[in-house]
Amino acid sequence: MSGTYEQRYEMTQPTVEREPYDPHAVQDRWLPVWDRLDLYRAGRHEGAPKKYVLDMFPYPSGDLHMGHAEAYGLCDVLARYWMRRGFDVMHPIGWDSFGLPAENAAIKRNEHPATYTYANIETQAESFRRYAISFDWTRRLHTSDPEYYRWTQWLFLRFRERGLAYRKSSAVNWCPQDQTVLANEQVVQGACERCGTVVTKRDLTQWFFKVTDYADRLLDDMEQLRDSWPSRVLKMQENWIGRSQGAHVDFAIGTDTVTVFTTRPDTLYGATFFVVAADAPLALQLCAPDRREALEAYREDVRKLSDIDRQSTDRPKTGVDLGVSALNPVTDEQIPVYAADYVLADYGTGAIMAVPAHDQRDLDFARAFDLPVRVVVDTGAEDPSVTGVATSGDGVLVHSGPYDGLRKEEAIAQVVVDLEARGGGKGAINYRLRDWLISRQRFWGPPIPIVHCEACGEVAVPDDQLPVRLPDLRGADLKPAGTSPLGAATEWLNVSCPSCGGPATRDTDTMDTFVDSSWYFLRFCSPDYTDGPFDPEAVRQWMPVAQYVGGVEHAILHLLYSRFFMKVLHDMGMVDAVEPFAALLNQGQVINQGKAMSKSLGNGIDLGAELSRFGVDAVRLTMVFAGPPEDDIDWADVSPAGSVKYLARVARLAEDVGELPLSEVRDPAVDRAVARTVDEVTRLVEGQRLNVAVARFMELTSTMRKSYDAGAAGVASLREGVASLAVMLGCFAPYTAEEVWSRLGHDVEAGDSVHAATWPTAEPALLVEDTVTCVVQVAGKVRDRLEVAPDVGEDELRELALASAGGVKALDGRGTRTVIVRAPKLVNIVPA
RNA sequence: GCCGGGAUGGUGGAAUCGGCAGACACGGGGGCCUCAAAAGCCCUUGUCCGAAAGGGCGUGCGGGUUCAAGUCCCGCUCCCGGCACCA
Repeated sequence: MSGTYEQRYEMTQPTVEREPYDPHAVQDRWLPVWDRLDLYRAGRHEGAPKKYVLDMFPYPSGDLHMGHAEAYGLCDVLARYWMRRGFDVMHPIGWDSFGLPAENAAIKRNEHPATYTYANIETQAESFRRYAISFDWTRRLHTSDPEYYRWTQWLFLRFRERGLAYRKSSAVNWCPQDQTVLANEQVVQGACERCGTVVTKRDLTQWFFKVTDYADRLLDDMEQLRDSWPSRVLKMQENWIGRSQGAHVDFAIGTDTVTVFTTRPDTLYGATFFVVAADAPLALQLCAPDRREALEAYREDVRKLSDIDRQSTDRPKTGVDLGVSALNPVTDEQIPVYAADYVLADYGTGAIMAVPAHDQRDLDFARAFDLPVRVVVDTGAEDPSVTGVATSGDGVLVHSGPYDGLRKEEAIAQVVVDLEARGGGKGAINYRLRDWLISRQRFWGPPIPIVHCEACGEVAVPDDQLPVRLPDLRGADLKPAGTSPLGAATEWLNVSCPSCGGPATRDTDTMDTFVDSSWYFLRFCSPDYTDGPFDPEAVRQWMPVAQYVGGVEHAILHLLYSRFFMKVLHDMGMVDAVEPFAALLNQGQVINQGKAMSKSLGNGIDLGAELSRFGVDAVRLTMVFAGPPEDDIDWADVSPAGSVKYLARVARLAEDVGELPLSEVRDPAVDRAVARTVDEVTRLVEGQRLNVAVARFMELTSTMRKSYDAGAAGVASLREGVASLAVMLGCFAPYTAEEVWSRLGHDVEAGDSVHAATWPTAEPALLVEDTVTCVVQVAGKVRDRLEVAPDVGEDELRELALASAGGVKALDGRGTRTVIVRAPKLVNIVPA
């Protein structure tokens, strides 16, 4: 540090009593001014390139919490950054206001879901405003508004016309707590995603969206997202869709032909028995009359098992011999047929050929039922019938007739060719993905716009009668009862058939919340459009979303469904893009003391309380500074008080610098520090390495403070430097930055806000250093440092290093074997 | 079981091109200011040896490649996440 002690002492003695930094006063000062200035409306910058920045919209359950503060704070930095860079940014907000969580919470409080939901929305909206998120409030939407769900229903009808929405009877997931069916994606480890209750199966007629038609495209289009989505999410979707390549093989059982799916057609010679899913109708159909009783009893046992028990892999294999045999189309061998619960009714064809030598589950069953084990692929491993371990690796075919001697992959290809030539099977692809079950037996969702007529069957509600509004049902019992509460609204329920005019009833189910959220990002482009769900021209301008931010919990729910919707809309000619979200950021969670916050643990942190203690900016800065955006933040490990301290330092510096008499004098050291920070922070924000960007702000602040304390020689440099800092910091800590901006003399009230300023640029000349520190290593250890010109020559640098005091000392008279020179940063001398 | 991701000081993290390990903070220690405290400011803080100068060691563990490895390769251990009888 320069400057004598006396000088510094003079400078740091306040001559007048100074107001300490009060974050709340700063908030109160600027919030109303910003409201008036209307700073964040999309479309403000005629002709500027557009960028659509979006957070996953919130559920209106209670007020905002720490998780919201993290996610929206992060996304706000990015949105504000792009605004400062001159983009026309759309950063809208709305509410995912239909759905089970809000409905359950409302019922618990004995309130109507609408009352509860809209009250929460107002609370959250006000909290967002105070939290200073740069939303364009003019585009606000709620999925529970009739103006919105009219188009959700309209889309349902278009999907149905294309055969993508259909009704079928099947065994579906049922949550006994919420008294409704659930989609496959909403069952997490056998339990309801919402309430954690163990899910059971029910045979019901339900509405589905045909996602499986899009399985291939959902997989293949991921290539476009490879570099801009977290690889973890892509992997999860890939596994969820679960494409497997194999073959369908037809086995004759009596007069029936039963097809199986297998990924290992090469092992057909090793199939020693056949298994059908015990709970599939097929089992009953195939069963010999004298085995019927045994099968019925077994099916009863299976039904009693919960999904969780059934899924445990180490459970002993059970099953029933059906007393019939199946004909292997390749070997013409008759093999016994069993029904067992380890074969799933709803995967593949619900039946398998069992190859115990090469499939562990089949081997376990064979050993339990004393069935033959025949090795047909020699992998070099020991006999599975001896070891109890099935072999699935590569090898050479044996005991396989004409296929003997082929390698596994060759055999798979050859068997498929032969099956197709001879009949009896064909190459096939199978998916783990099931169709999306969208109907719910609950009140708080968009009614399914279908009328059931005795004469005409299912009839679509005509477009001009949309929306099918929810009946009010105020005062009625909305408690989950297993069938939709809508069935009790007699006046609403009974209608005349749109087709024949005869007596008919409305469909009483409502749609899953995830249907609402599968297209809201499109509605934001033209929220008031009345001729369709969205204005295709507006969508063309804004979509796809340039940056999407949200939690990883939606990896295979919302994110998969939205991708599906986008592709369907593309096929309908309504949108150009096929992917809705060009880039995705999964922010981490805010936890406390190593654990997720929960009521039962009593470790919850109240956002409102933190904001009252530390202020908005300090909480926002703490979240961002804590670590990489995608990492969890343990609130016990971070220091909002430290953030307050930093912000106060910035505010004090601004006040000091703002009071300096105007001057043109510059301080090259400050100029270079500012330029370096601007340059680096720009790249850091682009790379979403926001925590490091904050560290650079802190360094720059210290540099400028020291320059000021040392006599504030370069007033112009300091004023400009603090201004540049304010613009950049404004993306992170909007209130403090505005305060700083104003202390520098900007008339914010007149529209000269830091949030309307342009991102600073770094003069390239200032980024070139006069000298560079060159490290001199001897045998890889640092022994000296040299200040050299950035363009120093290799030979010159080698000589300098060899002559350096540290180098000579460490070399200790030894000769050199080689000298590696990486000008201008490093020389490594290797002793002989 | 399968598929991802990770392990760096007392703590959160930085070092994203194979080139100074520990930026920036939090916490700790010491000091200045004060009647005192708070606030603020300054110094210090990986570890071991040493009074110091200086030196040794150090990025989960074991090997390897390289003049040079937190970073690349091989083999482990542990932690976190996802899927899970998916044929």
